[in-house]
Amino acid sequence: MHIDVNSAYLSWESVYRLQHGSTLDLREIPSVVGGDPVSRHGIVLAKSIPAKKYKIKTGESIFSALQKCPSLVIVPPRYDLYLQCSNSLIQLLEEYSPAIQRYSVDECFLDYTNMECHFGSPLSAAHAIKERIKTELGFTVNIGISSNKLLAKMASDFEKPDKIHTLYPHEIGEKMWPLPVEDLFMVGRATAPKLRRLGIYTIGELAKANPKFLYQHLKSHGILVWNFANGIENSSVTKEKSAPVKGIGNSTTISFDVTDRRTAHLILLSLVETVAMRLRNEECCAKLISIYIKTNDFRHYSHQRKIETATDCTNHIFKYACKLFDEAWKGEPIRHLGVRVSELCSNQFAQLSLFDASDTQKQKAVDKSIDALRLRYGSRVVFRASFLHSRLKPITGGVMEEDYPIMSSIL
DNA sequence: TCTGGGGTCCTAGGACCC
DNA sequence: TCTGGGGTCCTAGGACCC
Repeated sequence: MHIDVNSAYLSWESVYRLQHGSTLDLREIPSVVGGDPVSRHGIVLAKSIPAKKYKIKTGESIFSALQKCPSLVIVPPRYDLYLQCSNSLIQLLEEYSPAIQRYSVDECFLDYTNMECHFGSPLSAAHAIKERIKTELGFTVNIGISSNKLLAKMASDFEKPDKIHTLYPHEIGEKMWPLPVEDLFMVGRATAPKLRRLGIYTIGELAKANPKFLYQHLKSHGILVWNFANGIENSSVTKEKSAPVKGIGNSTTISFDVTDRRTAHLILLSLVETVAMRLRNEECCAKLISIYIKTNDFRHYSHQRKIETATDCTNHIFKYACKLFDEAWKGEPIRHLGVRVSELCSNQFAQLSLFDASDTQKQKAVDKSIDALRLRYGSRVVFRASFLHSRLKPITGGVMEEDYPIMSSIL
């Protein structure tokens, strides 16, 4: 089964408001969850079904959404709330199977294999699950049922909201093949036009195409989407622990254009604070550091380097990030900056360098103390003096629990 | 006051090795 | 008298997902 929360961010915000005395259900009016255009975060993250009727699309600017519907209600995102709602959902689903895979904050897979003896047929179990989520948690989901994850996911994307669909292999021809090719998982805005240029408009036409022909034009991705169009996919429902994290990144659009190195470095520091904290929380060190620059005309480039000794120290990662930035930046006004670490390894053992007059032990001790303080008293309890009077946030990213009251009762 | 942020995977091309 | 072929590793960039 693939379980997909309908308009997740918007539903969750709406449920929260109803539980806290609001009489207005955001799901019943044209509304969106969106960022603040003043700080240049103005895009639609989720929309209500009435908003969808105005042809408002996820990812479009708030500016253009307001042109389509001037009375649109816009609410800010609250990621800590979404995480709590997501956790409540997982907790409920775990009553029905030990094998749950969280695909994202609002989607997961549930392996129902060998569970019929406990909860009946997949269809009746799905109905029970869907109704319990609605009555106990207050939001609706779509559930897709099939014999593999790809087909279950395709099925949950059929008619919404609050619906259950099956897409077993014998139903592919009837339910999936008539759909436009861009509805297929992994056919995005670059692949769809390529396929159409090849005369392939529906998933069925893709399924019947010659895979060698697809390989010639789309390389391995052509084979992947041909398999998907034929319902061929055999990955297992894996618990989160068996899928270790490959990299950790943090990036931000700055509310003004950055034109000087010093400010850019400060923003990199505020990003690295979060990246390094999360890296240590995963008990990992990183061997590859990269930075990403988006200029005010929306062009972007990146620069990365593999480092000699894997590290998890805030100051070390910051130092590399600044060096990479200085090497890469061509001087254009900067809209957005990002830092990412990857090629992770365990932090339990470290290769020491003969030549590095290393302060690593001291850095680790400082990081450990600061992490403990922030965990206990909140992330803004200690911050760098270089941010004083800078009007920049000393820490960027992460879910700041203390900004919001803990969600009550039902969830 | 137009256009976010978190990921994973793949490919091309160059450096370098034998 | 003229430049092969096999491999690995690294970096940049782009595709896809939510």
